[in-house]
Amino acid sequence: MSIRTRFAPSPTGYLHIGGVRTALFNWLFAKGQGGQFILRIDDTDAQRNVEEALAPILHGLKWVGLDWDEGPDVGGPHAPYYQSQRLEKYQAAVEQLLTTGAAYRDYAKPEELQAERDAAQQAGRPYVYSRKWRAKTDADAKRFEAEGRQGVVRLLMPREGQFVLNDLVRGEVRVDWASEQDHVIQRADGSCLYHLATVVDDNDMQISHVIRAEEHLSNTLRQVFMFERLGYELPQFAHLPYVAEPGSKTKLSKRKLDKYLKNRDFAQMMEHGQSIARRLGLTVAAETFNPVIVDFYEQVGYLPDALLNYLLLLGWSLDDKTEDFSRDEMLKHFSLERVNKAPASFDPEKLVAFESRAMQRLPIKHRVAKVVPFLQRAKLVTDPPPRETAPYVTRLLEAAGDRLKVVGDILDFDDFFVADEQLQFDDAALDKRIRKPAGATELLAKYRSELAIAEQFTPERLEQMTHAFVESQGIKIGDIVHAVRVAVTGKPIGFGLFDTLAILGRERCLARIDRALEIAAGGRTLNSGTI
RNA sequence: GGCCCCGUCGUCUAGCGGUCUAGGACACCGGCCUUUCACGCCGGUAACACGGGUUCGAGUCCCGUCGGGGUCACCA
Repeated sequence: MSIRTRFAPSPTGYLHIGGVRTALFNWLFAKGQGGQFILRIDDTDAQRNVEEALAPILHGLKWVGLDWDEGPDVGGPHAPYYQSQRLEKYQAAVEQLLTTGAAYRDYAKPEELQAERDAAQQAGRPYVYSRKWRAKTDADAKRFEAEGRQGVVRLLMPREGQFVLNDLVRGEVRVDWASEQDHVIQRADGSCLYHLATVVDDNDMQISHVIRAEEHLSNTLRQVFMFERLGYELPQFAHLPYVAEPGSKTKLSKRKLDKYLKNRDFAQMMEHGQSIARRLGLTVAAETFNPVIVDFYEQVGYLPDALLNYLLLLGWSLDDKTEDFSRDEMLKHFSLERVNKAPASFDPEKLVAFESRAMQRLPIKHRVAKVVPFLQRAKLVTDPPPRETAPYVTRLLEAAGDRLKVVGDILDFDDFFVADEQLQFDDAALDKRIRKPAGATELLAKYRSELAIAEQFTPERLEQMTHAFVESQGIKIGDIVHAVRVAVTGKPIGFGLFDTLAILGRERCLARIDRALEIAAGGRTLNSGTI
């Protein structure tokens, strides 16, 4: 029998980072064994704008590269893959359950049910439905209907004995059947509920392994009941632990952003992302721009492979040392046996570490290809880019080295793209390195004239030239280097100065030094930021 | 609260009775390197929740306690 897994999101409008991990584990398990990965849309609760709410989910899965063999867009032998379009199948199952006595029509009113629940709670005993409004015969049903009652269909759950589940990650789990209520599977208006639909579809689509989050563990009971009473073959189950909040074991939730922002690392990640997003002209509303949602990582320029690599290790490990996995390696090594049982909390710092390593491994050509669109969106480069952009960016990235952790970090080097007269100077740096130190402006001016006549504008020659200059002036290298950096980039930090000068080229360096000197002499200006 | 699940450094984890005075990674703290920042290199702090068993021997098995989480819908 072939391995078939599925990821079955409901159209909520966003793809949760924990959902990505669930999808990843399903994908890995199936594809690693030559099986199929199916995407099914669990939209039984049919809101009107399914397409709109689904788009970000499909987009997110595509972005991380978790492709599905069957599902929306690609179709497949078990189409349709939307539960909202499979209603007849559910109806047939409901009827079967009804005729075999595994389910019954129930005419209780919500308030009557609530009263039973309250009474049970008052008495301090577990709530068990009295089945008082259960229609055992058609005559019962007629009578209830005559009273103006609405009938739903409930499962007639066993009330004795034990259910034993052999979960692929949790092992043996035992629960009393009696602990499960007679769950509603069809509403009075004929619409069907999730659990029924899931069972019917998992069977229909021949899902061999149901791999999902732990929150579904307790649901398994009623689902297995339906599998059995419908005469379906039971799939294997594997319940994954949660992706938890940073520094806690609670399930990560999109809605608790404010709380997470109190975590230093999380706040840092958010701030970093926002600063990139703003420069790209993106809106940063919590509803859409949120590290719990996968879109965040795409927008900020994280590498999908590194994200997946990080997520893979959140609850799974191969051994005591291997951390970096390519797609092929993941597929080769992944197994459910090595999935952990305890929830794993999301650690932004560690994610960034994976990103950083992955970025360094990425061939320079690919890095350039990823960076250029960001520059275009930030309006630092035209679209299409001029021919010199690629080689220019290549030199820049080589010089920047591992300072580029995510693609969006390229915007920290905006000074390499703005026109000389637009360059913004960090006022504090200008003060510290040029305006205040005695003789600094004179030194800078002298250095400028050396640059003007430098024979070759390469990093090596510039370095030689600078050392000679330092010697002839009787100064230390720090006395000139910082001033020059501030003058040509506007910033107090950056990568190697000689690379910086060479990349910028002589003309721009001279123009920028002139301008810095002018501004330093003329006091603070509008361009210099703080006034 | 009932039921279920879980419990090794701050975090992710290795560990499937002796090789564990508990290993790796990220973070953190020192030092080196250095034109800033980052990297790199060297070193360091830091964990078996607790209590009982079982055993010659327990992080590893059993029980209990405590702690954390999940779930108890005509949501998915």
